[in-house]
Amino acid sequence: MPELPEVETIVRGLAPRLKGAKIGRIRVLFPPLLRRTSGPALRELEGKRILGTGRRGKLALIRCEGGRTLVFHLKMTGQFLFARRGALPDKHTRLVIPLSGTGGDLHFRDIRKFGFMCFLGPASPSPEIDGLGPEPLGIGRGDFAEILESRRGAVKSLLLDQRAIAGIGNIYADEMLFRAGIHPLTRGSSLGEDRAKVLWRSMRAVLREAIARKGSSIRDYAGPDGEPGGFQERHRVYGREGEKCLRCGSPIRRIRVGGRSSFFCPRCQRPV
DNA sequence: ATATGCACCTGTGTGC
DNA sequence: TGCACACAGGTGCATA
Repeated sequence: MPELPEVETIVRGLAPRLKGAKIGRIRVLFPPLLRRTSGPALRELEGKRILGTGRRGKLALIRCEGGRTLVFHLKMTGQFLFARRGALPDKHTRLVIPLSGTGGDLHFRDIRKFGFMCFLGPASPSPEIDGLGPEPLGIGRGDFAEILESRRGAVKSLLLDQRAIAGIGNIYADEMLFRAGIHPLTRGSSLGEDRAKVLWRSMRAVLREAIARKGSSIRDYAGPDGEPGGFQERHRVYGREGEKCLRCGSPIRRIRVGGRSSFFCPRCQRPV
């Protein structure tokens, strides 16, 4: 479900209520949630305070006392919800973190069970984090152009490759390619300096606007307070197959790129 | 290196 | 409270 703008919205929404709260006895309702964890025992967290939240790529981070960090990947359907203390978790809730000092519990739900959580100690290695490419809102034009230049595959696949750039998913890849006027199958190495620069600008513009609008809610995404995003109203190609391009009127097309649905305007995004 | 297809799961929408 | 199938904001792996 969530890409960078959604995860950013989520961790920002979590911060005010999590910051300073003390962690109680964590309940893991779906043990495979921890399948990627080899760090210190979760019990160590009991009684520790939460210092704040953060994000790296699509990973949501909850930073705790003692250099301990909870790392969540929400994959397609993961979400956080604030619940009343002791509220009965529903069938899709995989983890309950009681928060003393706030009078409530934090629930992690995940319908499809793809998501995972890692528990990192002060010096725990984290392949999930270390393997990520640079942040799209942190990388400069030049470095971005170099990444594009180094790849012979479809630029759409490159944008989705988290080791190349971290945080972009299917919606935002399509949206930034449309705004840059680039066909999703264009080879990274054939873009050239000028179009690399245009894509860099489009990437920043799309992600920034999406964050400002609190992400895209097209099926079931909502923030921890249940607030949906509004960026879906601004989608110009994603999910619009057959509808008119808002710029030129041509019907939006859908093709498969790297196994993912890819929406584009055949006239505004000409193949090279 | 790059591409493809499947696997991991559950739910929803569509067409028959 | 029919049934089959396609598809979904994401990876990870095995195979060409």
